[in-house]
Amino acid sequence: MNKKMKIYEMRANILKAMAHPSRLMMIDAMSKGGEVCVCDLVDLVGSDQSTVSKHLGILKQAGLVEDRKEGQKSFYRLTRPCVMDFFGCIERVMQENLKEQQKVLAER
Amino acid sequence: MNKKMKIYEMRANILKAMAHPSRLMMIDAMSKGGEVCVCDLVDLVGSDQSTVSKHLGILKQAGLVEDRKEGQKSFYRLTRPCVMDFFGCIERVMQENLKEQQKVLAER
DNA sequence: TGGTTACATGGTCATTTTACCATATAGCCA
DNA sequence: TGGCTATATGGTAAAATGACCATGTAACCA
Repeated sequence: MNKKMKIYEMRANILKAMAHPSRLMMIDAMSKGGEVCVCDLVDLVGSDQSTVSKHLGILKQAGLVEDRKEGQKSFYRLTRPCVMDFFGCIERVMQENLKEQQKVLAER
Repeated sequence: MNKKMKIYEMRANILKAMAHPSRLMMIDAMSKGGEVCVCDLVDLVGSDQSTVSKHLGILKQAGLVEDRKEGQKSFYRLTRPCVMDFFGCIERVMQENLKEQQKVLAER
């Protein structure tokens, strides 16, 4: 495929890595806590420990997070906190969606 | 689930809608052309017309695009051009990823 | 009216994603 | 050393995604 397509694939990979509720929750936690251990993320999202670990692997593979081991624990943090900036825009899309649904309900 | 989880699910839906190379290509085209007809998008991405139409349905369902019919054509446009702002950050993640790979290659 | 163009939708199959269980690995401590 | 804690990884089954073909629908035109 052409050069452009490669870029879109790379972008898609990163977006796909973010596009899961549990992973977004973890990203949010990291953006607030700076650095979070796996154990705390397991408590936070409430899934199996292996599931959380795999989610983190996906985020790491995409380059969205880095990890650091200390004793028996692993700590994860965002590599680019700017990813959080996007959610302002996303929230506006969500608002607009709700407004649309309201309109549909109203015009019956 | 709790209230927070709902928000993450909504965010994930929007991100998932964006997380596909063809859809990112179409979003890019709309951000530049303002309004694009399905026929042009079919030429652009090179997939089957039905495939492109379904991709557009996904974007619309997420609230990322709106459509307008004129004659036999449908024109799509971004509802929130701010979605483009994210790619600066994404590109920085991509740059960082490449740098990492370089390092891995170099340190052999 | 009949044919053509533009788009949407239903169906199907292959691929990917996700979750959990079981298990491996590695540090810590008694 | 043996057992416990924290994390990662392999396996598997269910669900979601994506691509194409076939077909439906609506506008336009000869």
